[in-house]
Amino acid sequence: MSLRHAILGLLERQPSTGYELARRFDLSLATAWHASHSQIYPELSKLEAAGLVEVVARGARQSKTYALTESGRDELRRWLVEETPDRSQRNEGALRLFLGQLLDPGDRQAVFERDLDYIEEQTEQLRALQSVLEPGEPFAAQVDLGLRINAVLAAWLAEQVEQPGPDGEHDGRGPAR
Amino acid sequence: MSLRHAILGLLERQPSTGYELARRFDLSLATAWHASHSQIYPELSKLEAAGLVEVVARGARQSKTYALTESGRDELRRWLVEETPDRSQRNEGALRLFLGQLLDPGDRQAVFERDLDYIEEQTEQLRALQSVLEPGEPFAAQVDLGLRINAVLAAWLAEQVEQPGPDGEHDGRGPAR
DNA sequence: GATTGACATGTTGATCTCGACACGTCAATC
DNA sequence: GATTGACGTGTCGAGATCAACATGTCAATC
Repeated sequence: MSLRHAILGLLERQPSTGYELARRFDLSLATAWHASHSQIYPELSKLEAAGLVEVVARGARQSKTYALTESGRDELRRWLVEETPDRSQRNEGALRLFLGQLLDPGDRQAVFERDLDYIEEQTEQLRALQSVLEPGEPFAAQVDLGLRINAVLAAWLAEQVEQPGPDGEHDGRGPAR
Repeated sequence: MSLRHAILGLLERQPSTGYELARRFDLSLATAWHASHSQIYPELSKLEAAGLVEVVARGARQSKTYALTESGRDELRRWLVEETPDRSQRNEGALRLFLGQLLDPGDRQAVFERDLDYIEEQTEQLRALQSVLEPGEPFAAQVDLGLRINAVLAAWLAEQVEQPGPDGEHDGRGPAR
């Protein structure tokens, strides 16, 4: 149940409303986890019932700002340190990088160029983020990691586009058009 | 619905039984997608009903070997080339790399060392796989990409372990023990 | 001849996740 | 004064996913 701990992690950095959490999932945490508000609000209720978070402020528009309780901080640390990570993955982008090799060179080139555009866009956003972070800032290292991985991906994709490589296992029966 | 296309992609490379698909998900496709047999069997039935796969052989123990139909190949290509990729992520490992920064230096070091061990293990498996693949083989490039990303991760983790860095936003209230 | 372990297929109930529906507020612009 | 758009919270139904349950086969070893 990583959603729970993703929320705890976001609240540990900064108390927030459910609405703000939904935005933060797609900003700072976009490359690690995603959740929509229809999942966030019920989970906040459960977390409050479990005593891991509490409402620390009520603002305009019935807004409730949540923050971690002591026991929420304990649980977050326990999960990070003691629980064995679930390494199983479900990543559509990675799946497409794998299966792209099944396409004929023309299709593959088009698909990988689209991916390359996406990576370059992401890289610019990360660079913009990096420029407003001080080097010592808590999450500067994570931004740096994102940039390094994007650089590897961009280089690999560029190679794939330039050297179309083998035609896979085709012999004319494959998904080649 | 990526599970469907992951199965189509695996079958495009090699006709298989449901049981074999379950193993292949955790071998060649482990870093991209995971599915257990309780999800694979019903999906194969749906794919057969939709005419995207067909039973091409029946063996011992009621085994059924599935292969792509012409329309299955069309669908796989259509998905790869025409459908907009879903870039949203849910990756517990990445989440932990982010949230690790909230821990105190001692905990963080322990957690990142555990991750480093895991990456090194994965790297060895990839290297073993690489050594049995010919350079021109269809998926040699993907193995190479995996190795490059692992190298970046390993370097980053080693830096984090050596230079504990900032203590996050702690001031003694965080999940630090 | 019995046991063990890999092979093989299926179902069921619980939980996770998403898109769509639904309601309401506040500030700024027209 | 009306409209618009961001803010804000919630529910519901459908589909995705997993762990557990359930059943049976075949080959090799003891």
